[in-house]
Amino acid sequence: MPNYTAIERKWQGRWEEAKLFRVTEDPKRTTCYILEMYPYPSGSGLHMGHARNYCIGDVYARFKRMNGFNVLYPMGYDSFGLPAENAAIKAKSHPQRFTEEAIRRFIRQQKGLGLSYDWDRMIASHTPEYYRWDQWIFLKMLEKGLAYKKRSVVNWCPECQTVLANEQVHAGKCWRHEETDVEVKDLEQWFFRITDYAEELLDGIGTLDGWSDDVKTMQRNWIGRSEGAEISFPIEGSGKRITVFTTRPDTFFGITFLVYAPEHPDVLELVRGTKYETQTKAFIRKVVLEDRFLRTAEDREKEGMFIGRYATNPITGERIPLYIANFVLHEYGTGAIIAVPAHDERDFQFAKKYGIPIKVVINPPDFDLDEKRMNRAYVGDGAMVNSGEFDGMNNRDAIPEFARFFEKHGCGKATVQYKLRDWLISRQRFWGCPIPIVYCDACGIVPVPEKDLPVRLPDGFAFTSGKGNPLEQCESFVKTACPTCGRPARRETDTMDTFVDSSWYFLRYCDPANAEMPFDPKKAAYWMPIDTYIGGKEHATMHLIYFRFFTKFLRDLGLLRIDEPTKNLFNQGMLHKGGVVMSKSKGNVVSQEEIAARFGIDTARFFLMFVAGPEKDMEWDDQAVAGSYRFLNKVHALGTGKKVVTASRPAQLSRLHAAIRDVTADISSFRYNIALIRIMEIANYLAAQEDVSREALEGLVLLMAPFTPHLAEELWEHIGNKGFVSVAPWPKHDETRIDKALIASEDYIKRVQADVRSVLEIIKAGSPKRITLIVADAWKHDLVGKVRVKLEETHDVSKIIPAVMDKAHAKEIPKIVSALVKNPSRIPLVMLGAEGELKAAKAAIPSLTRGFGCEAQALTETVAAKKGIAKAAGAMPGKCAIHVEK
RNA sequence: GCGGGGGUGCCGGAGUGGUCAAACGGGCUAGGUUGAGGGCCUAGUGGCUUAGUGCCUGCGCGGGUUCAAACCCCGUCCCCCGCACCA
Repeated sequence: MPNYTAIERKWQGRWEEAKLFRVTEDPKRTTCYILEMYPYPSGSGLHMGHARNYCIGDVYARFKRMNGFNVLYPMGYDSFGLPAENAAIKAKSHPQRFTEEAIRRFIRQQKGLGLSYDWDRMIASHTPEYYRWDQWIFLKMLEKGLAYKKRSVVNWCPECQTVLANEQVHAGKCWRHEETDVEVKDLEQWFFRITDYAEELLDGIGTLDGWSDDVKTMQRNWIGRSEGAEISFPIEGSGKRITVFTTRPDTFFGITFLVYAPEHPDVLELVRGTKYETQTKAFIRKVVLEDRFLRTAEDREKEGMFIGRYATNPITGERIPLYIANFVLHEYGTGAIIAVPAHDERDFQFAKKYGIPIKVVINPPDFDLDEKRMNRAYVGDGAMVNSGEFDGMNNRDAIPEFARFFEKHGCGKATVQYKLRDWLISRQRFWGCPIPIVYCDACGIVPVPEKDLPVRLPDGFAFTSGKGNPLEQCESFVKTACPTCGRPARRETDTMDTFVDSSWYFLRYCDPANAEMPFDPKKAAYWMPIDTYIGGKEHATMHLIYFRFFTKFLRDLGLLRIDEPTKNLFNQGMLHKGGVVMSKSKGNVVSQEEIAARFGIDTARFFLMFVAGPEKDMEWDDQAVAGSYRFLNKVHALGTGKKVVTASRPAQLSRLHAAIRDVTADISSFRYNIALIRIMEIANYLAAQEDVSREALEGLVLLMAPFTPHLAEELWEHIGNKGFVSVAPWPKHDETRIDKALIASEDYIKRVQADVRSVLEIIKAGSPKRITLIVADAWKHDLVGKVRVKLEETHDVSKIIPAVMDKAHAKEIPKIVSALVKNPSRIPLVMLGAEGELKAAKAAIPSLTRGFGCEAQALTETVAAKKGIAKAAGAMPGKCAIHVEK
């Protein structure tokens, strides 16, 4: 077996030495920016699941590079984050140590995979050279009013010991800790005003043609735009008003109560000093603090209470009782709702439970509702009733009318609401980008001046305890001077969410060493947008929203000219083993080292790209890998052992060009598995030939180069080519060189050979003494008859077997077979085809008859070309007779 | 409940109106090669049938459109992923 380890080392070394994959801006060339989501460098290193993800991008990058594009294909590390910090706490060390060790290991492994990154552009977000620009962007956000600090109820993960953004809370659990319930704290925290971009983020989704529908749908739902109306009601005995948001202003006359979210600040004020105060406080505590996420489950029992106050309907003057309830959310809309039990299921359940009246204002088309007999809300459409001037209207038509109606009466207007909330970026952790803020007793909140950036994390600092944010314990960091007045002041000890780092890293790759700016706008204009972004779907409502937001912000800052970071998002599938996702925590990882040692890394690459389409989940199969290994061995033997001829081999080249055509299309559309099947077909075909034309062999090597680059380089060199196949031009297929008839005729020969086998099997059963076979490859069916006549003139033939696969002739076979069995003495088969093919078929005869205890003899004669048969067949005439004696 | 994806041979997976359902790989069976082999080569691998290139069946289930359906339409069951009282 070839020494794949040596081959890999040799070529990885040469690529590195030649800086083969380094790119620079070249205005004359078309760019192609291919990017995989940069990884968190975990201490456990890479396994086959990672390998698959990177290979998907690498194949594409190599393909595009060979196609002449100026390919930007970089790698970097999302190197701030909790695991390194936790490891440091445990070891009383510094997270930088763990992080940089992990990065070194990642790089070594990624190089070992043969990934064609431009390593000169590598970045790591924990370096001051990188995170100073996080801080710079933060200051710009602050300047534009998009970064702000506010006190609010926030999500707290007790495991991470820090707050989380809404996007990082999944079904009440921390995104990193499936088991950990997120708690609630009331804290003062930094936010980014992503909601300012809600409308644009939503509209922009329509332009993301190359994103999958489900990711787009998830983003739409996450942003959650709804149109409706805001209505406000004066509260009796108080100067205050209660303002609500509703998407169903048409149900206005059906309102029988109003509900506040329990944590709404007005609630306490309204009950202060009343007999409801104690009970209200207890209810709030229960709902808000104990029940924060449970309460939002759909099947949660609706609970609430009357708070002793009434509002007045500004139109009808009716008294409307005010409630608080667990199903009303403070964060959405105005934190208060109108309740129309007749036409909303939640309101209905609540009204039934607490004995609140129900008032119908919309009737279904076919009957009238009776409030006393309703057992659920009617949420459908219909004609308005009990609604004053709106009576008789269709409720849908009435919705826009109501907005005008409220405006006329000065109690409301049409508005739009979003579910998207501002992005909480503060984290109470050490290993993140420091927020560049100083607190001064005299000057208040003071931004660190740009010239003082970066605010560096302390280096020599050793963790002493696992309690709280370690940064708070570091006096040398905390104590500083106020940038404005120079008096002693304290630094902000919160660091930024690591999703801030990853929101713009793709821009830094365009200009990774820039010390003046986060990136040169000219360079970004050259490379951006990302042509193909590869990563998991799990970031649909996290990173994939944030990086769009940053792109738009940096555009508004004048640094970018694009509206979206990428129009093409490719979501790769997961690698499974034993039916579950391959991961260290599941204990089912297959290590890169193990596979590389057993089969070589090209085998791993090949297998990972071959088994399933890259977008699909696939199962790792230890046994099946061996199949890929066998194939690569075969190709290696083909490339190094087979006789190579310069002569044209039309059949080989026909197949090669067909393969080039298909493989090119398949790679372009990420159908790698199909591309590899085509490659296997052509390779297997060539391997079965006596010799192989140089052109065909080179073509095969070129087609394989993106998938198995080391093997391809080795063979490329062996054939006698200079330079690297990795940067050789991708082969262009030439349709005129694909001789379909020739390919078809070869395929027919194979089938004829199979037929001969079948016939011989039967002969064996019938024990003939002596037979003669003439093979008829009648791929021009109409020739069979002519040939038969022709042959009967000159030969002693008793039967022609038209050994073709088409149905019409196949029907004759049983008859012929019976004739053969009954009278096996002289059964002729005739074969027509190109001369070379006939030779091949003839050469195959001994092997075909082997094992039958027969002596085989092949006789060849030429059928009269002068009769025009050959011309009609588009092939050289010939016949092949087999004389078999037992 | 809503949204998205999917149900094809022993397995991983192709094929999305017809000329060929199961490409390609794995597994299994038989034969060959070999001193030997977890190597290589060849053939077979839905059912029926003495045999066949024949017949039947067949792409979750039930209907439908069509000369023609794994593929299009309707209904239904199951699996996976996301979102889930957002007024």
